[in-house]
Amino acid sequence: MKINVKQLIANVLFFKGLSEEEIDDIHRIASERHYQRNQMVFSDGEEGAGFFLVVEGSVKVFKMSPEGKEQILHILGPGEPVGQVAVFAGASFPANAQTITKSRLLFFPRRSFVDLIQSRPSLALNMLAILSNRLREFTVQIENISLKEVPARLASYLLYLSDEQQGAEPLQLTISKAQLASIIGTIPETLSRILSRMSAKNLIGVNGREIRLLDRDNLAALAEHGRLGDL
Amino acid sequence: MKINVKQLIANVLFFKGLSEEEIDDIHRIASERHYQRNQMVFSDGEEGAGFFLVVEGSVKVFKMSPEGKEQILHILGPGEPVGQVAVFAGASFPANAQTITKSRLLFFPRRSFVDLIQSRPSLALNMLAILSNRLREFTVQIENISLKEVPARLASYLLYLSDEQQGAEPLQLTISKAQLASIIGTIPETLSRILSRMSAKNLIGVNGREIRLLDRDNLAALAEHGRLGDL
DNA sequence: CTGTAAAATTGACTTAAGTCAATCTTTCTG
DNA sequence: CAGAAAGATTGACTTAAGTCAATTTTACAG
Repeated sequence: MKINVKQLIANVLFFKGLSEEEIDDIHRIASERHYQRNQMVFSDGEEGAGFFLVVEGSVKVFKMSPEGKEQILHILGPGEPVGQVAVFAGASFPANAQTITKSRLLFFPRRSFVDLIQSRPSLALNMLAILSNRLREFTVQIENISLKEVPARLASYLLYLSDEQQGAEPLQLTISKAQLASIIGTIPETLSRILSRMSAKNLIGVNGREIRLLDRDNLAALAEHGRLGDL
Repeated sequence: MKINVKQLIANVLFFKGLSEEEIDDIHRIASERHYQRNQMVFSDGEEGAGFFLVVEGSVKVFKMSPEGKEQILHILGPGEPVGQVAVFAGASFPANAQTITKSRLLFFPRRSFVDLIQSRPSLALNMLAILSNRLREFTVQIENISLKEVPARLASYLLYLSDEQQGAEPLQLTISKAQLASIIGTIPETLSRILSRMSAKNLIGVNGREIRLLDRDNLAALAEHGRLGDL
């Protein structure tokens, strides 16, 4: 169990290239926390005393409208940090975080973590790279939500998922369709309709949480320019 | 002129708290570049050999759809860095950058800047704070675009602008309405109509680029929950 | 100034996607 | 394995906001 955690730390891109001893240091300042499925990790605006690293399970980070509609910003799995923004700026969490499955997280207190970073420039650069990547992702997400319609966003996300699963066929959804809808910035009804339309045009084949990408070329075209009606 | 630049460097939050000598080091690795109005600074996907700091003028960072609609991600003024993401991750710029006015920028080459950061942990923490703030801003932007309608986004942005101008009355738009539309994720026609409706309800008074916020309470309510029709 | 281009506004129309409600299906729990 | 709850789908309808096109207004170069 403990060894498990240390192994994970060693393999996380964020801590990449550290010595055994340094990993021990890091392990020492962290504490482990266990969460049930659908449990809040933190809330938008709450003061953050530190940040989290996912060890096991997955966590969704999301914003919520007063009417209750949610927009998922990202879903994080093992090895990925959550809530760092509050450590480096502003102190409050910029969004909500909730587990999707039973999860184990490591908690790093702000103060000791900042000390650690100051003593190791490579850690700082790693963290800069992680934050930069997140910025890049947000950039794409804003582009998608604001400049593309739902079918294009869906096509784009399906191709992304397929990529992530090394093009495995069929593609396995690891999240519910309601959550998929929230990620691409729509609602389950609309997602459902568009999945049907894409099936009707033989772009994809849907069977529960299994999706086969039957026509990647046209999916890619749709993701970039197109409207579903044009195909 | 040169002195001007050094003064600016010294005052930028990013370099805050450095010695005279360190400022000289920084100044040494940077080169000054001059841009006309509406000139591209860099393009989405282009390889980035370094990043920029705005000295004078202003620069918009934006994404563009194949159909030509643009979504402004942010507008940067004196003292703010542009294009750092490409330095710390991925090497390519995640969006387009173009001057809005005649501008002077400082260019920092990637390599020497990374060296600098590694030798000064406080610089790294400053940069982490800046990136974290940008992430926070994007978080809000995604929330606005995805979870709120145009009137709410506009109200929210007007209040933000007013804040930025210390509540000066009337509020001065420093950008065209077409650009304002792009910032809040809509088109000029829609913006125009909504400005009219907000005037009709005495929430604001519009006169060219001057806008008076006549009813901040209801504007704030609109920005949070509401629909314009409900008022 | 004045005339031309850019910016902003207005109207008529279309449409993507949201709401509400009913039903069907899958997935657990007891 | 039954039955309830959660998840997903489908239909009818509404609506916010986009498109296209025509003016009007503003800004500025000659």
